[in-house]
Amino acid sequence: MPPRKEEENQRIRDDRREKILEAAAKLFARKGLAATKIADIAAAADMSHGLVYHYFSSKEEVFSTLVERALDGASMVTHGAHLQPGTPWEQLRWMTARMLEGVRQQPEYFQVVLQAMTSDTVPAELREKALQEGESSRRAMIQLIEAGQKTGEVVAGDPSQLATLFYSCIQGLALSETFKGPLEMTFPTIDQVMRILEP
Amino acid sequence: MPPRKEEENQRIRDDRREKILEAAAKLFARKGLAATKIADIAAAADMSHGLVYHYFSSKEEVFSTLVERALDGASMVTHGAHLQPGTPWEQLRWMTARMLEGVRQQPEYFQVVLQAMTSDTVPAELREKALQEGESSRRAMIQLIEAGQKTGEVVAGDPSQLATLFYSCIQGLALSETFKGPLEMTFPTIDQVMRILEP
DNA sequence: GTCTATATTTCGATAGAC
DNA sequence: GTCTATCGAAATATAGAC
Repeated sequence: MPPRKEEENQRIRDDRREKILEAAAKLFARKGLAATKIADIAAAADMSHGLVYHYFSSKEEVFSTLVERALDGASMVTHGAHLQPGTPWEQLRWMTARMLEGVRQQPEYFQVVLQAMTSDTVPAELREKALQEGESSRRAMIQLIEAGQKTGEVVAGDPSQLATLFYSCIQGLALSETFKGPLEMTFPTIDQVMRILEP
Repeated sequence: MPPRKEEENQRIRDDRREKILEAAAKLFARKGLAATKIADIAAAADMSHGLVYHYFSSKEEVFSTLVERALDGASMVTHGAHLQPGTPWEQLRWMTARMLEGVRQQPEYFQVVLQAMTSDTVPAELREKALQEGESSRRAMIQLIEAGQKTGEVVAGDPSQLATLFYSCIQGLALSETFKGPLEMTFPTIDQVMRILEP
């Protein structure tokens, strides 16, 4: 039987890891991978930079961990939409609702995934995974748009263009949320966003 | 009378500066200020890194020059909208058209301005200028929306929310254009974008 | 005007004390 | 588990030759 102390230590370790990840997410989203120094993360997480290396072997590993998490979340939304009951429009609305929730609760994750797609210091394998999730999500969206057009619930027009517009909105909103400090904005409603697709 | 050679040299200098700025804009937009090395810029501009320093005193100066340019362009659109003839809707449409042109022709500029608002290695004065242009543009947009709602040309709803949604779209589209390499997308039409504001 | 070689700084990463 | 001190690589910026 392990000594009583061990689980207490485990809890501390988990806490520390979370604190690092939380601080890093905000910084990565705002400043990018390269501009974020380990010292910044350590300061934001209120610990020495040496301790960060005790929990993660490198800055890239912190970043990768965040990307993996974000991709898992994104994947659930992408694949969940088709499984939802209801008409194509209702499925689209469900998907949009989940995305807007994500944008408001963890806007940093959107930025982090975006950076994962482009940064060259990120492992090629992970970048590939991010790009695939992006394509996958885009395809799902296009399918739903096409289905919705057949039922007359979605506005006519090239589904690819509509998908681009829609995703640009979502990504742009995540961006606005990430940087909402100085410019005071008010977040749009789901209905306002859905009007892009309304007939 | 100055020797004939001088104007030729001047032309070379201008060319070189332009080449550096053009290369830097693409790189800054894609990778960010910190992740873009002087060596990268030099390579993209097809010259030695020493020569870059001959034309600009630092990497930040290259960046600042681009931001100034972008802000000048943005300012013209912002202030030009109210001067356009026609109804509020027509003014909004003119503004949107200019922005979408900008997004397609120089998507990098949008990214560069965005980075200028947040990067801490950029002179505080310039960052302030970027933030002010952002606010200014936002106010102009809100005013046009309000005017349009009075004439019934614009959908009802909180103008601040609509402005956020609209700008998020524009910024998101600029982002899509900047990174349009791997994910093949098709650019939406102005009418599709304007539907956000249609009654 | 342009290049190569070098000095200087910064930052990621490690080692060792507590 | 946590910190401080330190190493070494990488990148900015400069100097001097062509």
